[in-house]
Amino acid sequence: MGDARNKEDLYGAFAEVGKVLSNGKRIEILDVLSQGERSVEVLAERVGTSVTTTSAHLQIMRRSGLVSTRREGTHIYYSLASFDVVKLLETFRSVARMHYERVEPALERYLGSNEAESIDQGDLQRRWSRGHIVILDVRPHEEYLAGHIPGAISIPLERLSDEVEKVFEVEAASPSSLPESEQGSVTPADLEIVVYCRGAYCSFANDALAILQSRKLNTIRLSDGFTEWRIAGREVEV
Amino acid sequence: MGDARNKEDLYGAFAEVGKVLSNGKRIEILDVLSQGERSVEVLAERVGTSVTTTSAHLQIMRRSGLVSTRREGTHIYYSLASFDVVKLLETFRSVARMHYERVEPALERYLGSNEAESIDQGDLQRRWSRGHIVILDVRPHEEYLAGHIPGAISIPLERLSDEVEKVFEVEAASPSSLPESEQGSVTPADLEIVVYCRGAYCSFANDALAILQSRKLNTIRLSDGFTEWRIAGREVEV
DNA sequence: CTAGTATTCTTGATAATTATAGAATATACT
DNA sequence: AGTATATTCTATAATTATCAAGAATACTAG
Repeated sequence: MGDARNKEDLYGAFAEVGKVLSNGKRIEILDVLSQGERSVEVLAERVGTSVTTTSAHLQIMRRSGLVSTRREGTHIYYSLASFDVVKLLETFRSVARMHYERVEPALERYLGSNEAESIDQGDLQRRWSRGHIVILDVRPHEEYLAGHIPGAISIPLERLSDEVEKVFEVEAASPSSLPESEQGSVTPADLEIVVYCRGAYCSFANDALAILQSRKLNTIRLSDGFTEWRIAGREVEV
Repeated sequence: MGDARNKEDLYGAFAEVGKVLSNGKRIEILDVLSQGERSVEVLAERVGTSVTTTSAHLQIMRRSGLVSTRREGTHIYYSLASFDVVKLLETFRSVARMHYERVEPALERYLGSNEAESIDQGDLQRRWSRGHIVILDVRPHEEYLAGHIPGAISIPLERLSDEVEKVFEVEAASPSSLPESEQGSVTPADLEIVVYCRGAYCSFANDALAILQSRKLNTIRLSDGFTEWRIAGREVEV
């Protein structure tokens, strides 16, 4: 009891879990998995490593217990062991962001620095109830289907350029909570589009922002994303 | 914006913070630092690595921003950048413990498995107000001085064998909240001793438990320790 | 300025990690 | 059973981490 060998084992066990967070590709994989289960092949494609390398990373992650697997026929689907892992990742990144000075600049280079043009979750809900906004989910469609912010419509980023007009169709189809007299008079410039993606560290929303603003649309991004929305315990629509 | 190079930088930056948690010795160092600032020499001694190796670990930790330094004359004192790091460590370990099956057995081998003989923070406060217990802090004396659970007395583990009788002196000196009539009649067997140390993963309390129980004293450990006490936001006495 | 002490930097040996290609395995389907 | 497909295992090379001894640096005190 309490001797050096056992101490090493214990701390070694913790370190093995920490190892999951010590490689960028693995953190990227965690990010994708926080949106739902995925196969090795899909993960490899999303993360940009070979299938073998991705598999090796996944073995490390599975051994740590943070990731679990489910076999369905010839496919093996990887998923996060529990929602606690999403929360841990969120805590981890917020601490990293606060303390490691290299994070913020890297984030600005990756997302572009339009911090001014974002609103938080509470603002979004308030504005949504007042009407005249469209909530736009630019994640891949299957992630939208797995759950999204109530009222949001789905236009995946890669289809956004071709399908912008869908935004106005939706506004016409589902009247807001405003009195009748004020409806129907909304011009594209009046309508505010709130864009969101997976989370605060996902570039989809900012890429979408660039596209929409180049078309002179009144667009803003949610300051974080769907992951943080779930962590906050807010309502999710499926 | 949003390209592969920047993405790599961002996730790489996160990974560099994760690296701190990917080595057992570094986690051990974080544990010691969560009790207060320490010099390289002291840390090396506590953790059981050479000063040079310890210094190298500390450089990694400092670069990540989780650990900061303060120079006082010839000494450099290392400390955690903020209390958030303690909370992160706590979250991290609780997730690791839940999901990685190797943690629990390692913990039992290190601490000994007397799970039955522990009480939680709420129980401790309730029993303390009812009297007839002594709260015993077995951490090194300087950690006790930096802050401890209200009412606790300090007997560092390495002095415990020689100074057990101090426990009874204290009970005599500071009468509990019981009515006068019931005081003075406490025998060593009646008196319950609640032991605590740094945290749930610290072996001091269990080592102390073994010593006290071998003397047939009525002893129990706090299920976690001082770190968790602080995280819970409970009152601290200095 | 100099001696003394604490800490970090250099160096080098060893071990671990990352990544990939190609072989092997496991399952589904016909 | 045999083929197709998804995934893991094996082997290999390049990179990076770990650790410790000794040199170099930074600061204090006389």
